[in-house]
Amino acid sequence: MLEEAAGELFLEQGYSATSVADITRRAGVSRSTFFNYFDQKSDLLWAGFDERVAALRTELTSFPGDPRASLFRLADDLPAEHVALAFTHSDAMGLGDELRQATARRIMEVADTLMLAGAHLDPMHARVAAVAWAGALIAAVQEWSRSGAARSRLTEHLGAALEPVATAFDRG
Amino acid sequence: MLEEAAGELFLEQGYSATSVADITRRAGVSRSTFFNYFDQKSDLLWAGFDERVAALRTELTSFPGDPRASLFRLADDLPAEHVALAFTHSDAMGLGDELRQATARRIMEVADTLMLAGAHLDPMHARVAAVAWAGALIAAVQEWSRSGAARSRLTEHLGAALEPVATAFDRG
DNA sequence: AGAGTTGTTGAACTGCGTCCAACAATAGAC
DNA sequence: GTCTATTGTTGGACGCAGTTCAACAACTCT
Repeated sequence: MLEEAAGELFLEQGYSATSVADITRRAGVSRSTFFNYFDQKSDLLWAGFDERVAALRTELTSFPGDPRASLFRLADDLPAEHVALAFTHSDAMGLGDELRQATARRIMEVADTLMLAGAHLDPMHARVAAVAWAGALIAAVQEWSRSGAARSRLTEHLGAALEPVATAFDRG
Repeated sequence: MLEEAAGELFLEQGYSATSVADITRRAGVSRSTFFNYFDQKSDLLWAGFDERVAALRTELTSFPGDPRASLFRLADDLPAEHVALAFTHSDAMGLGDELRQATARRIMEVADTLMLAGAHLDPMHARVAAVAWAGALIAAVQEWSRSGAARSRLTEHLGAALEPVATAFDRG
């Protein structure tokens, strides 16, 4: 509900010109309620994605196996509709810094999550590998959005994106 | 002046408990003045670093040569005193999200800068490589801070950090 | 002395995010 | 069918980040 209202308004007015109050007003709900569901306004842009990352985190916590497989599973599950509202419409809703900021957050979030699978590595190497892979995932999502999410599979983009850093988690 | 006052206050009270007004009050200057020098409060944590990245950007813009050499030059020039106030005291001044956010910003900033040197690559590959290398730089700075910046050289940490992703900019 | 430049200042303002007490509304216990 | 616990919604107030702007030094060049 909130996501829909926000999506409309972002396209009509742009991201930063749309206040939280605007969104809740259109959604017919109070401003307080908004913060019961989202920590930050920018979380709206990545709502579906964040859910999947949370799932990845629990998966890797209980079973820190092959991070590559986990990452591809995430990519396979990711519903196209919800993802990267930000990227698909980044021109229409003039979000400059905000999008980069939100994107950066997600890279760090995914990287932190992936580090659960790098316990056998030197911490610094694990961190580098995790950031590299997280960056690859985000780049793949970006490419996926740009090329029309319906017409291609995220996992293929992910495969291509991981290629230059494929071995990052292997060595140590 | 502002940096000094901020550094003191951050250690005394913590980052988020210190308002911009606190800082300017101690520095004996008005709140308005603060925003003449820093765009955001969190920029205080990375003041010296940001200068070097700006220099890297102009360097790569006019002469987009070997990104590896440029990155090492940045690492070599980075003054220990100013860098990563955030990391050195991250325990003392309980900054959770703020630090991660500011760190994420820097990775993106460095990555965007490094992409200037990846024009010959496929854009997605260039992006992945740039994020990987930027992540390596930040991880090296973090390690450098943790191990006592005076006792080790950043370039060595950087060399180690780049190892798992060394070839990222080569292939295409 | 006059005029342009640069930096500082106060003041007012918007909007994010937090906190909290009050208020439904739902469901289960007896 | 009431009592009660839980969950979600709401309004209101608040602190603070960041923006904008007009006023005001202070210094320089002519």
